[in-house]
Amino acid sequence: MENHEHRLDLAFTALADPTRRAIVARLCRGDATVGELAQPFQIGLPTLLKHIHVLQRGGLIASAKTGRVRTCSLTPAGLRSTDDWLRAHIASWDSRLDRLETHLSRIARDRSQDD
Amino acid sequence: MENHEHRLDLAFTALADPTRRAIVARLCRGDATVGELAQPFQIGLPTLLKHIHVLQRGGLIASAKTGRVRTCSLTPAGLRSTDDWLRAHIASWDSRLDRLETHLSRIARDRSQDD
DNA sequence: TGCATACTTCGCCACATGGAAAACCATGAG
DNA sequence: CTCATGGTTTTCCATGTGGCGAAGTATGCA
Repeated sequence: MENHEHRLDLAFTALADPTRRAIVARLCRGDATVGELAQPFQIGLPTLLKHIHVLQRGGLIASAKTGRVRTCSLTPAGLRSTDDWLRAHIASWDSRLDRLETHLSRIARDRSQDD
Repeated sequence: MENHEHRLDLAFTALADPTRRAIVARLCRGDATVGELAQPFQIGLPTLLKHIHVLQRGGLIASAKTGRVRTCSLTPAGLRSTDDWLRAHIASWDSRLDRLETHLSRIARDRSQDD
Protein backbone atom coordinates (compact mmCIF):
# COMPACT_ATOMS: atom_id res chain seq x y z
CA MET A 1 0.00 0.00 0.00
CA GLU A 2 1.24 3.43 -0.89
CA ASN A 3 2.16 5.76 1.89
CA HIS A 4 -0.33 8.47 2.76
CA GLU A 5 2.37 11.11 2.66
CA HIS A 6 3.24 10.10 -0.86
CA ARG A 7 -0.36 10.62 -1.90
CA LEU A 8 -0.11 14.22 -0.75
CA ASP A 9 3.12 14.60 -2.71
CA LEU A 10 1.36 13.59 -5.90
CA ALA A 11 -1.70 15.73 -5.20
CA PHE A 12 0.27 18.90 -4.48
CA THR A 13 2.58 18.20 -7.40
CA ALA A 14 -0.44 17.90 -9.65
CA LEU A 15 -1.75 21.26 -8.47
CA ALA A 16 1.59 22.99 -8.90
CA ASP A 17 1.07 23.58 -12.61
CA PRO A 18 -1.21 26.32 -13.99
CA THR A 19 -2.43 24.19 -16.88
CA ARG A 20 -3.40 21.41 -14.51
CA ARG A 21 -5.15 23.81 -12.14
CA ALA A 22 -7.07 25.16 -15.14
CA ILE A 23 -8.09 21.60 -16.00
CA VAL A 24 -9.34 21.10 -12.46
CA ALA A 25 -11.20 24.39 -12.63
CA ARG A 26 -12.76 23.33 -15.91
CA LEU A 27 -13.85 19.97 -14.52
CA CYS A 28 -15.48 21.72 -11.57
CA ARG A 29 -18.03 22.94 -14.09
CA GLY A 30 -18.68 19.48 -15.48
CA ASP A 31 -17.10 16.47 -17.11
CA ALA A 32 -15.18 16.90 -20.34
CA THR A 33 -13.47 14.82 -22.98
CA VAL A 34 -9.75 14.98 -23.67
CA GLY A 35 -10.39 17.01 -26.79
CA GLU A 36 -12.60 19.49 -24.97
CA LEU A 37 -9.97 19.92 -22.30
CA ALA A 38 -7.29 20.54 -24.90
CA GLN A 39 -9.15 23.32 -26.73
CA PRO A 40 -8.51 26.28 -24.39
CA PHE A 41 -4.77 25.66 -24.20
CA GLN A 42 -2.10 26.19 -26.81
CA ILE A 43 -0.50 22.82 -26.15
CA GLY A 44 -0.45 19.56 -28.05
CA LEU A 45 -2.49 16.52 -27.16
CA PRO A 46 0.50 14.47 -25.96
CA THR A 47 1.37 17.14 -23.45
CA LEU A 48 -2.19 17.40 -22.25
CA LEU A 49 -2.37 13.65 -21.92
CA LYS A 50 0.60 13.76 -19.59
CA HIS A 51 -1.11 16.41 -17.50
CA ILE A 52 -4.16 14.19 -17.26
CA HIS A 53 -2.03 11.30 -16.08
CA VAL A 54 -0.37 13.48 -13.44
CA LEU A 55 -3.78 14.58 -12.22
CA GLN A 56 -4.93 10.97 -12.08
CA ARG A 57 -1.84 9.89 -10.15
CA GLY A 58 -2.61 12.69 -7.72
CA GLY A 59 -6.11 11.34 -7.24
CA LEU A 60 -7.66 14.60 -8.43
CA ILE A 61 -9.48 13.33 -11.49
CA ALA A 62 -10.75 10.09 -12.98
CA SER A 63 -11.35 9.16 -16.57
CA ALA A 64 -13.14 6.43 -18.50
CA LYS A 65 -13.16 5.62 -22.15
CA THR A 66 -16.30 4.83 -24.11
CA GLY A 67 -15.80 4.21 -27.76
CA ARG A 68 -12.89 6.38 -28.77
CA VAL A 69 -13.53 9.33 -26.50
CA ARG A 70 -12.19 9.54 -22.96
CA THR A 71 -14.30 11.49 -20.52
CA CYS A 72 -12.62 13.05 -17.50
CA SER A 73 -14.31 13.93 -14.25
CA LEU A 74 -13.23 15.52 -11.00
CA THR A 75 -12.56 13.39 -7.93
CA PRO A 76 -13.46 15.78 -5.10
CA ALA A 77 -11.74 13.54 -2.54
CA GLY A 78 -8.42 14.56 -4.05
CA LEU A 79 -9.02 18.25 -3.50
CA ARG A 80 -10.35 17.53 -0.02
CA SER A 81 -7.30 15.57 1.12
CA THR A 82 -4.96 18.43 0.26
CA ASP A 83 -7.37 20.90 1.78
CA ASP A 84 -7.49 18.79 4.95
CA TRP A 85 -3.72 19.02 5.30
CA LEU A 86 -3.74 22.78 4.81
CA ARG A 87 -6.62 23.43 7.18
CA ALA A 88 -5.10 21.21 9.85
CA HIS A 89 -1.87 23.14 9.78
CA ILE A 90 -3.51 26.53 9.57
CA ALA A 91 -5.51 25.50 12.63
CA SER A 92 -2.34 24.31 14.33
CA TRP A 93 -0.74 27.68 13.69
CA ASP A 94 -3.79 29.54 14.95
CA SER A 95 -4.02 27.54 18.17
CA ARG A 96 -0.35 28.12 18.78
CA LEU A 97 -0.93 31.83 18.40
CA ASP A 98 -3.84 31.59 20.82
CA ARG A 99 -1.73 29.79 23.41
CA LEU A 100 0.94 32.43 22.98
CA GLU A 101 -1.58 35.21 23.49
CA THR A 102 -3.14 33.73 26.59
CA HIS A 103 0.34 33.08 27.91
CA LEU A 104 1.39 36.67 27.34
CA SER A 105 -1.79 38.10 28.79
CA ARG A 106 -1.37 35.88 31.85
CA ILE A 107 2.15 37.17 32.33
CA ALA A 108 0.85 40.73 31.96
CA ARG A 109 -1.86 40.04 34.53
CA ASP A 110 0.59 38.47 36.97
CA ARG A 111 2.95 41.37 36.59
CA SER A 112 0.20 43.92 37.16
CA GLN A 113 -0.68 42.02 40.35
CA ASP A 114 2.98 42.32 41.43
CA ASP A 115 2.72 46.09 41.37
CA MET B 1 4.56 42.55 -10.10
CA GLU B 2 4.53 38.79 -10.32
CA ASN B 3 1.45 37.09 -11.64
CA HIS B 4 -0.95 35.75 -9.06
CA GLU B 5 -1.11 32.40 -10.80
CA HIS B 6 2.62 32.08 -10.61
CA ARG B 7 2.49 32.66 -6.88
CA LEU B 8 0.20 29.64 -6.57
CA ASP B 9 2.59 27.59 -8.68
CA LEU B 10 5.40 28.30 -6.26
CA ALA B 11 3.27 27.69 -3.18
CA PHE B 12 1.92 24.35 -4.38
CA THR B 13 5.36 23.35 -5.62
CA ALA B 14 6.79 24.12 -2.19
CA LEU B 15 4.18 21.92 -0.54
CA ALA B 16 4.73 19.03 -2.94
CA ASP B 17 7.73 17.71 -1.03
CA PRO B 18 7.41 15.73 2.23
CA THR B 19 10.50 17.31 3.77
CA ARG B 20 9.15 20.77 3.11
CA ARG B 21 5.72 19.90 4.48
CA ALA B 22 7.47 18.61 7.59
CA ILE B 23 9.31 21.91 7.88
CA VAL B 24 6.01 23.77 7.64
CA ALA B 25 4.51 21.46 10.25
CA ARG B 26 7.47 22.10 12.52
CA LEU B 27 7.19 25.86 12.13
CA CYS B 28 3.52 25.69 13.03
CA ARG B 29 4.73 24.87 16.53
CA GLY B 30 7.09 27.81 16.70
CA ASP B 31 10.04 29.49 15.03
CA ALA B 32 13.24 27.54 14.52
CA THR B 33 16.79 28.06 13.34
CA VAL B 34 18.23 26.38 10.28
CA GLY B 35 20.15 23.96 12.49
CA GLU B 36 17.07 23.05 14.49
CA LEU B 37 15.13 22.41 11.31
CA ALA B 38 17.89 20.18 9.97
CA GLN B 39 18.06 17.90 13.02
CA PRO B 40 15.02 15.67 12.44
CA PHE B 41 15.96 14.90 8.84
CA GLN B 42 18.74 12.76 7.46
CA ILE B 43 19.73 15.36 4.90
CA GLY B 44 22.67 17.73 4.63
CA LEU B 45 22.53 21.42 5.37
CA PRO B 46 22.88 22.49 1.72
CA THR B 47 19.87 20.43 0.75
CA LEU B 48 17.85 21.82 3.63
CA LEU B 49 18.89 25.33 2.68
CA LYS B 50 17.48 24.75 -0.77
CA HIS B 51 14.22 23.58 0.74
CA ILE B 52 14.09 26.75 2.81
CA HIS B 53 14.60 28.87 -0.27
CA VAL B 54 11.83 27.04 -2.11
CA LEU B 55 9.51 27.62 0.84
CA GLN B 56 10.42 31.29 0.87
CA ARG B 57 9.84 31.65 -2.86
CA GLY B 58 6.44 30.08 -2.28
CA GLY B 59 5.66 32.69 0.36
CA LEU B 60 5.17 30.04 3.03
CA ILE B 61 7.95 31.00 5.40
CA ALA B 62 10.16 33.97 6.20
CA SER B 63 13.59 34.06 7.75
CA ALA B 64 15.89 36.62 9.31
CA LYS B 65 19.49 36.39 10.37
CA THR B 66 20.79 37.70 13.67
CA GLY B 67 24.45 37.10 14.28
CA ARG B 68 25.25 33.84 12.57
CA VAL B 69 21.96 32.05 13.18
CA ARG B 70 19.01 32.33 10.82
CA THR B 71 15.61 32.00 12.38
CA CYS B 72 12.72 30.80 10.24
CA SER B 73 9.06 31.48 10.85
CA LEU B 74 5.83 30.55 9.18
CA THR B 75 3.99 33.02 6.96
CA PRO B 76 0.36 31.99 7.40
CA ALA B 77 -0.72 34.03 4.38
CA GLY B 78 1.08 31.52 2.18
CA LEU B 79 -0.91 28.58 3.49
CA ARG B 80 -4.09 30.63 3.29
CA SER B 81 -3.66 31.57 -0.36
CA THR B 82 -3.37 27.93 -1.40
CA ASP B 83 -6.23 27.02 0.88
CA ASP B 84 -8.33 29.77 -0.68
CA TRP B 85 -7.83 28.30 -4.12
CA LEU B 86 -8.77 24.82 -2.94
CA ARG B 87 -11.83 25.92 -1.00
CA ALA B 88 -13.06 28.05 -3.90
CA HIS B 89 -12.92 25.12 -6.26
CA ILE B 90 -14.36 22.65 -3.79
CA ALA B 91 -17.22 25.12 -3.33
CA SER B 92 -17.56 25.46 -7.08
CA TRP B 93 -17.81 21.69 -7.39
CA ASP B 94 -20.36 21.47 -4.59
CA SER B 95 -22.57 24.19 -6.03
CA ARG B 96 -22.47 22.50 -9.40
CA LEU B 97 -23.60 19.27 -7.74
CA ASP B 98 -26.37 21.18 -6.01
CA ARG B 99 -27.56 22.69 -9.28
CA LEU B 100 -27.49 19.22 -10.80
CA GLU B 101 -29.54 17.80 -7.95
CA THR B 102 -32.18 20.49 -8.02
CA HIS B 103 -32.34 20.13 -11.78
CA LEU B 104 -32.82 16.38 -11.55
CA SER B 105 -35.38 16.65 -8.78
CA ARG B 106 -37.26 19.26 -10.79
CA ILE B 107 -37.34 16.93 -13.76
CA ALA B 108 -38.54 14.11 -11.53
CA ARG B 109 -41.27 16.34 -10.09
CA ASP B 110 -42.37 17.50 -13.54
CA ARG B 111 -42.48 13.93 -14.75
CA SER B 112 -44.53 12.83 -11.76
CA GLN B 113 -46.97 15.65 -12.54
CA ASP B 114 -47.22 14.32 -16.08
CA ASP B 115 -48.50 11.00 -14.79
C1' DT C 1 -13.41 -1.64 -47.34
C1' DG C 2 -11.76 2.90 -46.82
C1' DC C 3 -11.05 6.89 -44.26
C1' DA C 4 -11.55 10.52 -40.78
C1' DT C 5 -11.61 11.06 -35.76
C1' DA C 6 -9.82 10.85 -31.09
C1' DC C 7 -6.66 9.51 -28.56
C1' DT C 8 -2.15 7.21 -27.36
C1' DT C 9 2.59 6.03 -27.40
C1' DC C 10 7.27 7.02 -28.64
C1' DG C 11 11.36 9.21 -28.86
C1' DC C 12 13.68 13.54 -28.07
C1' DC C 13 15.06 18.04 -25.94
C1' DA C 14 15.84 21.82 -22.48
C1' DC C 15 15.40 22.77 -18.03
C1' DA C 16 14.18 22.20 -13.04
C1' DT C 17 14.72 19.45 -8.70
C1' DG C 18 16.61 16.77 -4.73
C1' DG C 19 20.59 15.05 -3.20
C1' DA C 20 25.70 15.10 -1.65
C1' DA C 21 30.71 16.84 -1.03
C1' DA C 22 33.70 20.47 -0.52
C1' DA C 23 35.13 24.68 -0.04
C1' DC C 24 33.85 29.20 1.61
C1' DC C 25 32.16 33.24 4.67
C1' DA C 26 30.95 35.34 9.13
C1' DT C 27 30.53 35.55 14.03
C1' DG C 28 31.18 34.45 18.86
C1' DA C 29 34.16 32.42 22.51
C1' DG C 30 38.86 32.28 24.55
C1' DC D 1 44.57 36.39 16.94
C1' DT D 2 42.65 31.66 16.75
C1' DC D 3 39.41 28.57 16.20
C1' DA D 4 35.00 26.25 16.50
C1' DT D 5 30.20 27.10 15.08
C1' DG D 6 26.41 27.94 11.93
C1' DG D 7 25.29 29.01 7.55
C1' DT D 8 26.16 29.61 2.66
C1' DT D 9 27.86 28.94 -1.99
C1' DT D 10 29.66 26.10 -5.56
C1' DT D 11 29.84 22.16 -8.23
C1' DC D 12 28.31 17.96 -9.61
C1' DC D 13 24.99 13.98 -10.57
C1' DA D 14 20.64 11.31 -11.34
C1' DT D 15 16.07 11.87 -12.04
C1' DG D 16 11.72 14.17 -13.25
C1' DT D 17 8.95 17.58 -15.96
C1' DG D 18 6.83 20.15 -19.78
C1' DG D 19 7.02 20.66 -24.30
C1' DC D 20 7.10 19.03 -29.20
C1' DG D 21 6.55 16.15 -33.72
C1' DA D 22 5.80 11.75 -35.71
C1' DA D 23 4.05 7.58 -35.77
C1' DG D 24 0.64 4.16 -33.95
C1' DT D 25 -4.03 2.41 -32.39
C1' DA D 26 -8.84 2.04 -32.18
C1' DT D 27 -13.55 3.56 -33.33
C1' DG D 28 -17.24 5.03 -36.09
C1' DC D 29 -19.11 6.54 -40.31
C1' DA D 30 -19.95 5.92 -45.40
